[in-house]
Amino acid sequence: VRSAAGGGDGRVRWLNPKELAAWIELRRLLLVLPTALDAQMLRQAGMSFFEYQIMSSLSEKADRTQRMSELAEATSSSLSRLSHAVTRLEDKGFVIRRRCAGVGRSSVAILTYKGHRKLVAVAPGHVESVRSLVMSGLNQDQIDSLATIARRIAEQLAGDDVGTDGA
Amino acid sequence: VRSAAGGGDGRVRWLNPKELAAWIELRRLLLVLPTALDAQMLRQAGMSFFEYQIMSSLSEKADRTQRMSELAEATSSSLSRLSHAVTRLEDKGFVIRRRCAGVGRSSVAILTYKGHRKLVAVAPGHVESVRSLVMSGLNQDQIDSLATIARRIAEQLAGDDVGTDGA
DNA sequence: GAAGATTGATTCTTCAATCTTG
DNA sequence: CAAGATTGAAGAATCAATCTTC
Repeated sequence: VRSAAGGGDGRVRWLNPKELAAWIELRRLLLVLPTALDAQMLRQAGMSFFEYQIMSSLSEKADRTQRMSELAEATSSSLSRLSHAVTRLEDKGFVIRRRCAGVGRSSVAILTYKGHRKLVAVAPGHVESVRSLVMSGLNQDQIDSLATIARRIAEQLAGDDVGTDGA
Repeated sequence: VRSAAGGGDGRVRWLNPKELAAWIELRRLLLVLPTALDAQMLRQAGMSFFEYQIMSSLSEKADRTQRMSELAEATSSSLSRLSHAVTRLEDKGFVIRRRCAGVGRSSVAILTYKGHRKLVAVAPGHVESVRSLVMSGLNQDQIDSLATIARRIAEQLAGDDVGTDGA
């Protein structure tokens, strides 16, 4: 729907051709890329892309330990989604959970040795996937632009965030 | 994991700093943007972003009718996902389904009047969302770049597609 | 028997409710 | 009672199996 045939309000600012083109391409990317990434990870590693990100984030900490709330932030997920996912990772033996006595009401997730070995085994294939699925079609300038543009949009989102509708 | 501590294979080509930056930002965007888009649509229209796309695609056809397989292509989804979604839209009265007698083994989805009215009512708010969530932080050059880059990646994906692992 | 499509089972996500601790 | 986190139920996506038509 590009023209409001039934409404008659002329106040809508529709997207101009360039914006529309960008939106169409971005929309397709948002549908297709996560699917492809997930499929690759599932085939190569038997885990979801999201689970990989959790383990990857943990592995970058010196003690392979991170608070749940920080981990949620790092993986851009809700605490609830994260908690369910960590439960699954515990079942697989890749992560353990501990209540954090000091601070009181928080928990931490810890990457196990088994989890770390798994990650080390999987990482090279993952990097190859990113390279072939994302980077291989882009030149250096486009890679830089991608970083800038994605960051700008994400910042915008963080700014807008809640209550956009007033409801 | 950036260095293969346990593996010892020096053959992995890790991402260089620019590539890594782009990948980190893109990854975040893939997690956050669909969530935000879905949330907006749910709040403003009581439907998912995916359902909106289905109805939007139908509305662009002269007779508001499209074959299921074409619709799957247009929305970048599997036929299975689409079929489930169309069932939900039928329950809401926004779409009906008919077996396509002529061609034989295909079906079509048709946007109802009710569905069209719904779309007309929702579209302006959706455009505003796209504008505020995506476009508002970008200048004209960046919008053009976004279209190009997203298209390149999507093309790459379509090319790679299956059997990347050989398994 | 192959393409187009649907269905059911399983898995994951989301939402709301709950629990725990300072 | 508020922040951090978990849980269970409901909704949606995926996968494999099935159905239909040529």
